[in-house]
Amino acid sequence: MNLKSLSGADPLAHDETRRQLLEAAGGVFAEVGFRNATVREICRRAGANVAAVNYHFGDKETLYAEVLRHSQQRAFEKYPPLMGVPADAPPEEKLRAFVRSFLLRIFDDGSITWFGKMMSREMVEPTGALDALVAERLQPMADLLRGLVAEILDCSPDDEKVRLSCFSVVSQCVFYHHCRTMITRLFPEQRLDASVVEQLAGHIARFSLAAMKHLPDLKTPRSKPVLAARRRR
Amino acid sequence: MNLKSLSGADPLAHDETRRQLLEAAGGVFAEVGFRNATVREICRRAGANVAAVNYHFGDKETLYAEVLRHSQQRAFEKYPPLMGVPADAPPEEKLRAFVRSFLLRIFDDGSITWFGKMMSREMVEPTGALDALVAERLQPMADLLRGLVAEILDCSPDDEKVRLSCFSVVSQCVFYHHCRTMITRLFPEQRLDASVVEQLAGHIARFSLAAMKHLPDLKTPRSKPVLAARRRR
Amino acid sequence: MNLKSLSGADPLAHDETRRQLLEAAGGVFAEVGFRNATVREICRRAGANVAAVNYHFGDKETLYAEVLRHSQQRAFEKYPPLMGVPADAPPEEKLRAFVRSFLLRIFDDGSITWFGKMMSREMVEPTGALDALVAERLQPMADLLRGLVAEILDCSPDDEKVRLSCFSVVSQCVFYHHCRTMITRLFPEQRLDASVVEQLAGHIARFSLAAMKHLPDLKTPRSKPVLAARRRR
Amino acid sequence: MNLKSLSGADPLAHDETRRQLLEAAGGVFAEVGFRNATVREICRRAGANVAAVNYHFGDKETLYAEVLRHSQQRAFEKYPPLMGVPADAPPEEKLRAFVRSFLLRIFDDGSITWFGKMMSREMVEPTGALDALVAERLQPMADLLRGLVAEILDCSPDDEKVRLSCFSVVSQCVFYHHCRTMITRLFPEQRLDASVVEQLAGHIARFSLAAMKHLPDLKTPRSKPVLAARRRR
DNA sequence: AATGAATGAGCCTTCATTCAT
DNA sequence: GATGAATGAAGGCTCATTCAT
Repeated sequence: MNLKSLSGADPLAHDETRRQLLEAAGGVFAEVGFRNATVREICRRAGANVAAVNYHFGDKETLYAEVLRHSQQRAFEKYPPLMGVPADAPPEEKLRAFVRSFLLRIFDDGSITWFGKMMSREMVEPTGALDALVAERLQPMADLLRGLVAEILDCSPDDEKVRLSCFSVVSQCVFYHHCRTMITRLFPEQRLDASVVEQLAGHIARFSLAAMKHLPDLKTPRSKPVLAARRRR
Repeated sequence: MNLKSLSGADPLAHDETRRQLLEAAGGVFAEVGFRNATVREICRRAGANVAAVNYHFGDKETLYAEVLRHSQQRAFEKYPPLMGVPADAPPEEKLRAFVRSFLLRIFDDGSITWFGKMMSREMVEPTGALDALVAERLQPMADLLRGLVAEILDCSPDDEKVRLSCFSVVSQCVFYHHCRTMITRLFPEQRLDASVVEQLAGHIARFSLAAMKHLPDLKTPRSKPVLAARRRR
Repeated sequence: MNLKSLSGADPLAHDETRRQLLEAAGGVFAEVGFRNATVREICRRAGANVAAVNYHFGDKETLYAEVLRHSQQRAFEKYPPLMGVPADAPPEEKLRAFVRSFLLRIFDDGSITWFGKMMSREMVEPTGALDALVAERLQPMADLLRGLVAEILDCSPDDEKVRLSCFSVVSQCVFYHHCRTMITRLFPEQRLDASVVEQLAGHIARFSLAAMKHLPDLKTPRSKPVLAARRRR
Repeated sequence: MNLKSLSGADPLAHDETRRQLLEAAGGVFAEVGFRNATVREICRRAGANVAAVNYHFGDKETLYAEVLRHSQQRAFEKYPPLMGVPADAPPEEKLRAFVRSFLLRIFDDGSITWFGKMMSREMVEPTGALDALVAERLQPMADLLRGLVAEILDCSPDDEKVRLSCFSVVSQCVFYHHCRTMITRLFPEQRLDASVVEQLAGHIARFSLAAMKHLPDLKTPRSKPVLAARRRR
């Protein structure tokens, strides 16, 4: 560590600049998205030269992927999907933890929100960076949820009911960053910051559990005319 | 074909070009978003001149607003929020219709999907065009839903429970276009086209109604005290 | 032609700008080569905007190919390989014409010299544009020369002697643009402009014809010891 | 490997790095030319730091000049213009040696080819480095050739016939690196490596000697009147 | 003596917009 | 009324060079 003076420039400065670029890029990408973000603005915020991005990351796209990876890692380190709930806890409690951690990741103050915002954009306009993320982080999370829901509904994880209920649970969570804009316009009385996480998480968990506990048992869940006809039999 | 242009003005050709620009722009904006869309590509698809957009609409942004307004109008004409359910039908049936019309707007084959796709993008990156849309179309829809949910839950439309339940219902609907990308990656077995509307609408309505019918009655709906209480057991 | 006023901008202006860009680009590419040439400089010389190259040709590379094609065409239209020598003329006379036209192409005052200079650069650092040129123009020329030389040497066009003699003839021609720089440094008394074409062409034709008429007949054309042995005979 | 750098200066390491830079730069300059070569690539190949070029040579251009000087020296040490032919040998034999050494310098496997390739580029796009080279090495070579040719033609070295014949001889040699690209395209059957030196040298010497021995004696060697006159014969 | 992080000028390209016709 | 040639600002990226260490 003290040898650095022997070998020319300061490697710490290198990492520091790199970190500041990641930081600045996180903000810019979250605010305006990949395409709208300019390398110039990122470098300006990082207090670095226009060429810094290319020097440290090769190109804008690689920087983006790095930011996404970085913020995802921090988000899941700080708020793991089950939030420390013991392994033998009942599935209902695990589901509550799942929902809560999801919202905490969305509403966290600070650089972790980048993750949520960048993910929102990835949904609408996926970049190559999404695939790696899906494989290593999102797929396991989806499988976890599927297992919990199957247990609560007491049926196979491959049951259609399970899949659709997973969608119902997750949709209520992601709603708060996908539709933030719309919520504040249509329901100005709804606050949207870290202070409401428990309120929202509580509602989503209660709503979903109540639904799953009392979901009517359908034999043939498809299309109405058919339902009517078949029901008569 | 356009020899008429030789003999002075032709108001029909004028309107026709304008219509084709709207049509072409709808496709392009839905596919790649506002920023990524190029005026050149839109004009090319419309079979019009590069300058046509500026001539007919002033600038790219105005064209965008016009497309949004236009496609919204068509979407709600074809699929009104209550889908012709009689005014004296029970709120549960109205809710089913509401959800179904929502999904039909999303999954409609043809130019109406533009509306859904453009709305997805508006959520993430609102343009000025959103505000007019909210005032004239979305606010009434939100109020309608709020009323239905209040009736089902049997409490005041201003109750927090109502608001959060509205979010729960809507979130399950919008999920299918916001998260389309993610769904197809994580649940490849889930089809996502017009053929699944009844399946999804059925599930969302059942799920939401079951939830609302059995939502536990909380005095203190927020926060940890509740969790703490459970823990004591 | 008079209808143009009906359809907006002036198409003649389009072609004129295009022509000026070709003209300007010819000069710049010939002077400094493809890589060193800047689009800015080309546009500046053409009195056009920086974006003009991209507008008219798509990109720098296409412009380059176009310039090469254009100047090649002009060069061979003005100075065809046989220069109008009658088809039944003796091969010696045709060879003279061939050499003369080659040098005229090199030393022509004006935009045709671009061709020569650009070709010199292509030899050292070929771009993709070269292949098309070879196929459509240079290969026929090579075949023509091969035929002439075979006739003069009175043997098969596939004979090695023919091929090497072709090289000898052509090399003496191309020398004057490949090595112009060196010639003016080492032999400052040698003028190098259009006025010396006849002098040089005369020499090259005489030199080459004398050589071919008296080329010793070799059985085994390799390696010195053999030469030494032959000398003794 | 370089722990010595920890204990102060090491003049050997200094020279070694310098040598490796020259070596690496030779390869790069020969392959892609001065402009296309990047300092980074040269340093990478030399296993040295990005700043090494500037540190050891001041700038890229000086490095280039140094490489040219260096490779020229090696080329002429290994293949001197007369290749050890005795001073009293007949001029014809000296000419053969001259041609052969020229081709050997071009086709040598290894770092000597750099010289040829760099020279090709210098012809087309001379840098400042050329002048020094001309003065100290190329001028003497030109004078040597001029003397040989004058002797063979039996006239004054200042005679135009001598000068033009020098061009004829040299042009046939340089052809094989200037036009390598074109030769392989138009005459794919022609091999171009060290193994063909004797074949080519033999042809060039025979061709040129035959030509010079039988060059017609012209009184007025320029311009068409002569051609007309000849035609009358 | 030697390093490597950082720079800034400059390149090609894209695109919404303008304006004479 | 409508065109399309032309614009200029801006974007991503490259590269020789510098300078503190």
